[in-house]
Amino acid sequence: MSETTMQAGVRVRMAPSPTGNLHLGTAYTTLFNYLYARRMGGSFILRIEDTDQARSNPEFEKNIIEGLKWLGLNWDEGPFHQIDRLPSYKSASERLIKSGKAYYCFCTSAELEVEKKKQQEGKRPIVYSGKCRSLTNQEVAKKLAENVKFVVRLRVPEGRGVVKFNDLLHGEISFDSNLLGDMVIMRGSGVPLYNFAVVVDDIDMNISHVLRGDDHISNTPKQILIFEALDADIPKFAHWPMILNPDRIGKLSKRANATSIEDFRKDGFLPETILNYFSLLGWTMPDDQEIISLQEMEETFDLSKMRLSGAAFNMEKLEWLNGEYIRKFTDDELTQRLQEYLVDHPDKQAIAQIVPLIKERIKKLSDFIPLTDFFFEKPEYDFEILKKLKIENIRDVLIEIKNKMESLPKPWSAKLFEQTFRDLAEELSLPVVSCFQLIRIAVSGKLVTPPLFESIEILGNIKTLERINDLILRFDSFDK
RNA sequence: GACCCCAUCGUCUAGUGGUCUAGGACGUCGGAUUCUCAUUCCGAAAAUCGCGGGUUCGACUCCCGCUGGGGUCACCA
Repeated sequence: MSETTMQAGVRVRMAPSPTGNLHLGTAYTTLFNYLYARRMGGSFILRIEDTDQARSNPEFEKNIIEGLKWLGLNWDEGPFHQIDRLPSYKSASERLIKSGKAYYCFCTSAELEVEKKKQQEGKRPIVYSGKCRSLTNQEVAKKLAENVKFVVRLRVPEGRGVVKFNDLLHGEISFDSNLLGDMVIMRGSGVPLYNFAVVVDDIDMNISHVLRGDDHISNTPKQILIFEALDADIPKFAHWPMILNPDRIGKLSKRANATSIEDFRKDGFLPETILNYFSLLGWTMPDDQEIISLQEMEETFDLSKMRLSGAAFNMEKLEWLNGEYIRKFTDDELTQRLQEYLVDHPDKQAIAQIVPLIKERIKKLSDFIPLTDFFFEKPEYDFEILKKLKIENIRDVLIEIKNKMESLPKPWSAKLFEQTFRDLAEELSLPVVSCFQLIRIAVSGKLVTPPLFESIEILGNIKTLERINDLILRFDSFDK
């Protein structure tokens, strides 16, 4: 191990476990590892921590990888899989056993349970007693020969005292190694435990900086002890706060909230929004700039400026930000995004001409549907809505409107339309708004739509007249 | 319970000893523009800087204690 030559610059890694879809928190951590690598001209490595065979699932891995790609967080090396690296963990653990830095433990889970309970009742820290520490070689050999179930534990050196490390964000953090206990590093099956696999990987992959959420602060001293046992250089550490639930109670969790990147994608959020929002939670641009592209982040990211207090996830701000991005798009860009997003849309070509009308009216791509469905299907009429108009003789007005429409030169233009019906409203001594709202309802079934006359221009004369007629007919049957 | 981390408007934050009667953003509430809704623009309310002690001529800024919140204590990762 002493041949750990000079490190080839900054090497960081992201190590998700495929036990669930790509989580917001995982993506958050990925962004900052990615940015640090880019900023420092280093490498960003993706490693899949799949040693928990019971919970790992290739579907989740696929989801994680696709999610990261969707966000545009590309890695330089990997994905590596821990399950492919079993021989490395095995040889590392054997080396530790041989040198006495780790030992076989034959305690049963029942025994450990009793031990733990006693400690809890005595209000003492829960630490392994070290019962199997002093087993002689013969005793060990005998038990192994008898096939007694075992695990391998790290021997925390006597008198190791305080484990200190200098966190890049928090400064010095220290833990009493006596409170750590001899942790299990390998199962009898030869599959390593998390802290051990991480350290062996980080050594083999020459990781220079371990950058992660502060839920890992308490893992850090354990990992340092393993680095030390393996005589390896210890990487630098930095821990930032996790994203909190909107009510600030607890780390962001499922239950009430969407937490997977896929949820947000399906809900119509843009990848640039999510990345931008992450950056807002993580650190602040010098001049309070809030709209930040990934490119700009890569140019300005400063790890040392990351914040130490946890921030609550705020959906309203995320939606506002998404709206900002949507409005910044050119019509062509937004059209393309919508066409990609609306996989099953019945008429993707028509989206292009509708886009200018709705760009300022949607916050999420999914908002497109309820705002524009009337272009593609006949509306349902609700007479309660019509009552709100306070027009006495709706049917007569509708017929006037119909006649006017039929007399208009084709193709219809929004401008002419507007003037025509302003005039008609005056003629009938109706408030202009009421007249427009009646047409709006006839055409869409709703009180809220994109600009009316531009919409009608797109809808076309045939469909528009059809709908006016439909509503008149509905009135006839309603009257009876 | 033990250990560790954190603490400025409802939320996200600026603020690194005097420029703070605390600035910005989201949200909220008014107003203007307007065919509805949005957008855009203008304006308002909103933090005695968690509390209590120090240090200092002077503290949101430094130190200590308390309180509160969070995290971790697995043969999960």
